Amino acid sequence: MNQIDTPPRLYEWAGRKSAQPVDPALEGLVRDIIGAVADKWTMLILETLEAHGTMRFTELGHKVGEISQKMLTKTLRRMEADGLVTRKVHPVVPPHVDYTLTEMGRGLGAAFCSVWIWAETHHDEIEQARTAFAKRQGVAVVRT
Amino acid sequence: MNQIDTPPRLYEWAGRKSAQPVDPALEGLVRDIIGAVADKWTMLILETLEAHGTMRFTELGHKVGEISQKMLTKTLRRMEADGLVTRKVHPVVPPHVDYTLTEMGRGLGAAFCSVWIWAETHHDEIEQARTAFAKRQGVAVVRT
DNA sequence: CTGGATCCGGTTTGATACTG
DNA sequence: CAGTATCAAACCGGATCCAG
Repeated sequence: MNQIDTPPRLYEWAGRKSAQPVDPALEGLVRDIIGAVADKWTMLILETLEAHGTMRFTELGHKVGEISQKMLTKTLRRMEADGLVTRKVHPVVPPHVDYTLTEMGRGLGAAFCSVWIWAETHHDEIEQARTAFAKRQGVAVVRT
Repeated sequence: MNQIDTPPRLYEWAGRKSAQPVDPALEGLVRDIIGAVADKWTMLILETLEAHGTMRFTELGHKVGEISQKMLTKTLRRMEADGLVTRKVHPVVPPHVDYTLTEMGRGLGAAFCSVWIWAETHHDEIEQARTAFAKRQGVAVVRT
């Protein structure tokens, strides 16, 4: 391991490494996992599956809320690939597919739990902060 | 503007509400907060600021890693609006702006901590799951 | 009929160039 | 140094279409 500092991108903005001897492989992998998991739909689906247990595709979509089929499919695929959910297809007519959290998926759900609690605890403080920020900026109607 | 819904056919996919009497305002707000916070860059910036304390814009960009200026700016703005960081501008000739986590921001960082631990704990299991999934899928679905 | 794959249009992100 | 401006690329949502 010598001089692996080869800049992956030529532009000088990011990609600078700190001088810390962190294992780059593990670092990158953990970062990648965070990138895959720190996603709105992933969290929402995880939460829904945790709350209701095994669910079918359409039912899951309804319970999650405003999610498109495409994102539901895509997110579930990635979660399946990462070992967070198992996908079971019953070869019947009409099709029946159900999704269940794996042990690891439940673990992630538990880990995210504190974030949900944080959100519920601080929601009004966040709203105040948003209002104050909007006022400070003059015109920034962040209404969704 | 009445009656114009269902133009060809209001598609029945999402937007269904569960019959549960959950406070819709709070529900939507918490969901919105999760949507804002469950973001790759938000988590990464949060982690970096938590680890290194108050930092300047460029330094933060370097430490976070492969992030573009635009996303760094944008994410920091939203975090500021949500009250997660404070942005302090020193009116000096080379501009000097530094970012610091607020109390609430540190709270969110602590909440995310368990997710980082989860990622570090299960990284090899995830890798295995990914490999297994790729092998399972990769061979079968090769089409034209 | 359910699950999901595909095409199209709008939005978001990324990479570069430029400014105070 | 700390951003904006700008254009291309990737992504997301919605609708349609398809397979079992």
